[in-house]
Amino acid sequence: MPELPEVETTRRGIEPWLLGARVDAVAVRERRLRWPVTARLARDLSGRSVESLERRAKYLLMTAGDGTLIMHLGMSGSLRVLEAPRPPGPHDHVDLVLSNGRMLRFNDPRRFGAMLWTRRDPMRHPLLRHLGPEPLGAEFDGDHLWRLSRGRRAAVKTFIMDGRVVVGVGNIYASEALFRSGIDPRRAAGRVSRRRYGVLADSIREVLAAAIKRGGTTLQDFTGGDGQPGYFAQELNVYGREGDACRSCGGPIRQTVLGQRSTFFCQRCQR
DNA sequence: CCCGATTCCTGTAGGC
DNA sequence: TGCCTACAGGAATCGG
Repeated sequence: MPELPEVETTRRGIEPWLLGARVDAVAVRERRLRWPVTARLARDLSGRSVESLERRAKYLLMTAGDGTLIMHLGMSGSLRVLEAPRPPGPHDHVDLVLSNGRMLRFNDPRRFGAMLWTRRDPMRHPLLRHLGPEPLGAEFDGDHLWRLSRGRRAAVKTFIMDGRVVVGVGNIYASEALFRSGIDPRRAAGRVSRRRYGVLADSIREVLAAAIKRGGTTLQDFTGGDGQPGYFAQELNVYGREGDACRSCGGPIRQTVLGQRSTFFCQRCQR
């Protein structure tokens, strides 16, 4: 599924084909995404040229003319640039026909994704305005986590997955970062020390940066082949490894549920 | 404000 | 082998 690294990989992969291109036509075959695709989307976009493609959290922001298309891949969405128009397959919900002969195609089997047009400053959009800092940006560090967590009784894993705290930490990377930093995911966020939040912030950055490198693999078959295989599975230390031996101490990896999400950890290495 | 539960959806893993 | 159910997950939103 698209985590922050894959969204960033998508952005880098499609940006060169979009910048400067004019949107000549829009085909919407399925409007029922996370929020309905408006009937006016084609009119809003057509005739406008793409000026930028940026990422904020897991949102992609395509600015064209007087507005911005806010896109989210949800859990199963993908964006591809096709070299030439091709008949749509299952779950190919939206196409943007570009003036350079290419086509941007949005595919999303589970339809948790989104495509919203806004003429306002996208950063002020209700979906974006309360988002926390980018984990790879300068404002994110251990002190930020520590300050926000004082008095909070929710589990530290739930806390770092809250987009108002820090964006882009999905279920997989939350478990992985907590393992790397030796923190029990069930521990109350307010009971993690300032020092340990420093380690955790570093771990979050490291695990996401490593995953962006792996995203480069996906980049290669971007315009051509199929989607993302499980190429990061082999680097995972705890996620999906319940009952397997901890790579550090040999003890069993345990699974529990926090915030309705499966959570993996090593009882011996994480306190 | 804070926090846990619910909701959207469909491909697929697992059980029988 | 095949069917059926449970589960997976991002994140908004609801309810307490």
